Amino acid sequence: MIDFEKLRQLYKFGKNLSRHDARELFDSAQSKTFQKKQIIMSQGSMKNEVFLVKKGLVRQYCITEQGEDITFRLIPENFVFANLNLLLFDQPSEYFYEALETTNTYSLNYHSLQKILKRNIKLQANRVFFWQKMMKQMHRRIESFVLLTPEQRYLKFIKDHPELDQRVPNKYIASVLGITPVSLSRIRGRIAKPQ
Amino acid sequence: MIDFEKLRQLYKFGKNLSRHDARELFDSAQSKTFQKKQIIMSQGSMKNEVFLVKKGLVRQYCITEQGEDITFRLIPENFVFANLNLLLFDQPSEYFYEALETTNTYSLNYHSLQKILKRNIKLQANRVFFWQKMMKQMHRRIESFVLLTPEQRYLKFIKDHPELDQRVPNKYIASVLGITPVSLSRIRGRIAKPQ
DNA sequence: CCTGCTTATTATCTTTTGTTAATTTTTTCA
DNA sequence: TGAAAAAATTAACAAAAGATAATAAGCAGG
Repeated sequence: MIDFEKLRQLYKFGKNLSRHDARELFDSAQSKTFQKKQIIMSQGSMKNEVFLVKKGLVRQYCITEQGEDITFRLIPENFVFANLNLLLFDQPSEYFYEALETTNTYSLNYHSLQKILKRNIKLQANRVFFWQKMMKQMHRRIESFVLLTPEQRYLKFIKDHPELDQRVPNKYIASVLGITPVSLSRIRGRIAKPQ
Repeated sequence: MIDFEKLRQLYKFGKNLSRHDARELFDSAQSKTFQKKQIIMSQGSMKNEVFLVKKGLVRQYCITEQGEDITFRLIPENFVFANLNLLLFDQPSEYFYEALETTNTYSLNYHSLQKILKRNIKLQANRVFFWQKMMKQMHRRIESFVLLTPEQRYLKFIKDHPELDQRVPNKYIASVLGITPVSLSRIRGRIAKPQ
């Protein structure tokens, strides 16, 4: 079922959480599978679930006022996503979450999660670790926009996520990098033959 | 001395913290003043202080491998800064923090802060609120890079920080927006006379 | 108030990106 | 498998950005 070892490594369960405690957490989780192209959460949704992608790939996107489809983030295996706007500020989701592949998730109701956290003090450290990890990710991403050119950002992307480059339509990657699909195509061309 | 009301508003002290509790927190704070151009923290620093800018302006920057000076963030009055890399991951600062003006701060040792937080349960909520606020800021900034053009980012900047546009050298603002000073100068020209 | 230093603007040129559209390639699914 | 749809590439042009350098403006210290 759940690959505890992998999760412990990723979320430092090994440090702070016994196998038993981890089981308590995951026993209350629901397994949900979404078909390709299925919308998991919509813009405006008040769904207070926290999802862990066990297999597959999720795309977080929004539709701008001009009607453009902008991909904000790609969420691969072992990454977590949730309607942060709801969890943090009790407001509806600003984004759509769509399965790009048949996607298997484990999800927890946030309130249930809170209750478990209160009962199990050891989990508190994991909670902090989770937010810290998320902030680090966000910080690195801002850094890439401030410090790097679009081409360097793409090189960093394929370095950080070599598997995603193949699995994700280019137009979504372009959007994540803040450029157009046409521009990404040219960058790919330049990299292929540096001449 | 400290404008409690403003701080309560900004950090939701009114919600979670009595005037008395706030006083406990701030009584343990040290007041420090830095002269213009003075470095408050250096790259590599292990200083575990949390600073609140009471008056003045701080510039967070780094020197890249190519020797470029890149401004990552500007920290005006009533904003907080700290070596997050140390607080979160126990690692030295990646950034310099420099006073752009004569800057008056209140600072707390993070460990002292932790102790106070443990003793005063009401403050815990504020702590969470602080991280949430920081994440929201980071998210909005990523969004601006993904969704907006450099010109739109600058327009958003002067809308969000009208006072900073006058106080901060343009080259630093350009850096924060991820563009060159020359490019920012042209954008300013375009905006001035839309013809 | 003047001098020197820093910053901002402007100019020139090259490179890159955006935009739109045509063409090729890939994917989908009947 | 084969037709239709979607995505990627390429092309052509306009707009914007980077780089470098020259000039102008602003500021700091004596």
